[in-house]
Amino acid sequence: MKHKTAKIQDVARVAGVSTATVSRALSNPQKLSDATLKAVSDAISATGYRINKTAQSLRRQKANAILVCVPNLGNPFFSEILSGISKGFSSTKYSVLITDSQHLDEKEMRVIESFSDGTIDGMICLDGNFKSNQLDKFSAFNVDDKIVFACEWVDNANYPSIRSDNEKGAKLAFRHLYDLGHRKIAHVTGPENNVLTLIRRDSLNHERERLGLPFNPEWIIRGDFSVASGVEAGHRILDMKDRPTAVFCASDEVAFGLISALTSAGLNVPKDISVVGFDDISLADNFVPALTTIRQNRKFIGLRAAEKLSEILEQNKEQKNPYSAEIVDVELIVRASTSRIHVYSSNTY
Amino acid sequence: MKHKTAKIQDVARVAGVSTATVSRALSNPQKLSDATLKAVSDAISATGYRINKTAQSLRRQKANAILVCVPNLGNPFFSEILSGISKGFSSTKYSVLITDSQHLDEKEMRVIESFSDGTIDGMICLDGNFKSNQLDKFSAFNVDDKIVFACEWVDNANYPSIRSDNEKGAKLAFRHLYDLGHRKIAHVTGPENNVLTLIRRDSLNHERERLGLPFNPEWIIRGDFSVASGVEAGHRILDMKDRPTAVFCASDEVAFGLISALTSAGLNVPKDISVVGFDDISLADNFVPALTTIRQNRKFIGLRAAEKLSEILEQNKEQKNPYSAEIVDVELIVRASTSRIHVYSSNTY
DNA sequence: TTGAGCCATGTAAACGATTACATGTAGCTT
DNA sequence: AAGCTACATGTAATCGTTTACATGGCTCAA
Repeated sequence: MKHKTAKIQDVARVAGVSTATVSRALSNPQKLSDATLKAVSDAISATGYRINKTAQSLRRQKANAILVCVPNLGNPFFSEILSGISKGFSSTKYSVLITDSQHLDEKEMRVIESFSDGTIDGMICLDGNFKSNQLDKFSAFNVDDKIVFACEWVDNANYPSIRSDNEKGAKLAFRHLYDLGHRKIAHVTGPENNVLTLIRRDSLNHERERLGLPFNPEWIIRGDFSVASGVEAGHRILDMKDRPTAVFCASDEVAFGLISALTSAGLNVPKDISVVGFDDISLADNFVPALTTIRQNRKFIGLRAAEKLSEILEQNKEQKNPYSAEIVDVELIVRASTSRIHVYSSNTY
Repeated sequence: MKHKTAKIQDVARVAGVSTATVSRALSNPQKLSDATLKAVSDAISATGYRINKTAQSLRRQKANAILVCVPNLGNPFFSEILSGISKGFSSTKYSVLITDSQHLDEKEMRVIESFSDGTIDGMICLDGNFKSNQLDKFSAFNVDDKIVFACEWVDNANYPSIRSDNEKGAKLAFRHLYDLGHRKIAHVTGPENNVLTLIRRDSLNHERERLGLPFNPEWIIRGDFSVASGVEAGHRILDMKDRPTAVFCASDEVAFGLISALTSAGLNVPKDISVVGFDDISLADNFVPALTTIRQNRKFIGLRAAEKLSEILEQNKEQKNPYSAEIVDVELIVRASTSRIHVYSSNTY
């Protein structure tokens, strides 16, 4: 019952043509006569032929595969981006590989390795944490023009990227709290070396200055996007003499942790403290209280990153693709974790 | 500055040996003299040689890649399994491909395609939703012995699988509620055609019968593991004349949705209704109230699935690997969403 | 009628590794 | 010294495609 799988030779023999013709039937059907086309097509059915992509890749010098570099696969934040990427490539001939760049030393060399051993043609990088000497290696090995960043990116490096309008996001969050009467607004940041941390914090600070609000350095709390860091931040806030009346968190998970810590300590969100998140992950809507947050369209970002990389890979190698950052709009989703400041705790300016 | 990348020929020339020797230096160093080994190694450094995996794959007839079939990449439940799988393969020479099997028609043929075009050597399937005629195709194309199921599986099909002790999980959840004095215990299931749904529901029903507790068909509520279905279940429960005092949910997300709906309606969890989840996803610990749940070690399951598949792929093709289901232990994590039944609502038997 | 042009198809050389088999050398036995 | 073994290395076929170039037939214009 088990035959060796048919090769192009077998199809050629059965169809009574040469292997070149079979190959052309598959990739350039318009070059062949209808009769031959039919003969080949019949022979393919008869033999159960499937093309061997490895041989094809070798001959064509193209892997037809791309790599997605995820900082931490275990973090659900990335799964929706991944889903978008996967969808973006589903109608193409590209396979999607994944790698977890967390705790991976010399991750840039791993990536370069994959490029130079012919495993991948391009990469979508969800990890913005690359140093300039690592990026230099990308250029040195000539893979820098086959990389697209998504969500995160690297400052001062000319890579195409698709990302949310983080500046606007932070501003929306801040303005929302301001409009509710809050003046003492804290911020739980992401990890220190992260571009998202920077841009959101800077945007927030800028807005605060513009509106002439009071500033207490204590109110900028270092986090790392995780639930645990939200809990930690909650404890810090509970200990403060000069407590903020609202907190803008760099991620929904941080907000969850924060709310959890505040609630356990007997405070009520939003009555005592308003909380805004960032991301709008699926649970935000059903957390208790439902979380006011900034929605990032992660699936769309993934999809666009896939399309962008496809474009780059299909285009003529000669024409360097210009650096471009595509900014995806964000949206303020008002739910139950924010409310107008209460009179007893208000000290407006 | 840009040289063509060196091939084995170039290394051979520089080292003054044949290509066969270079190849052996890479894969069977013990067969060569120290002097030659050194010469080759120097030549490799000098030329900047990197092996071409595509050529290697073609010649060896082995892709060195595996596919992970995920029912829904957007669902954070899977990201931690994926992380485990990725970790399990990180020290091997296998690449990890992913595909989203949701809304994919003829998914079994897509998979078979990847096997027969030489893209992959094996598959880890997180999707238990395969019909027997689809599995028959796996056998017909001789790929059935290169597939491992993880978390989910297919009943009556002899595939190796790594999965949680779902039976025990359901029993633990039920016994926990029983021990707290609950007698009217509802269950929000997963989707109807799912093995996890079946085994957890059956285990629960079995336990209920064994303890001679009352049964109301209304208390078995169809869900689909999603937050939304939890919300929906919450509304159903609120409408019931004969309300349960505790609910066991088939997933943490369902539990979140359920709690959200109950809380919005003015009920208190656990005071009015106790809720148990399943999975122990990272947020369970910081939900409000913190969720009592059954912990599945998803990362470990992913890791073991990777190891299992590796074993199978390395072993001699002749020795059919025996069907085996590896059951991973689960654990009851008691938190704040369950409590002893209150006297005013108790009607013990 | 001839030759230019075009089209459909065939021939055979790549793509870059691996490996069965051949070869040569050295050491050892008798 | 012949013969045997063992080992290190080279030769060349092979994995399954693609594609530049060659070929042969047909059409059409002059």
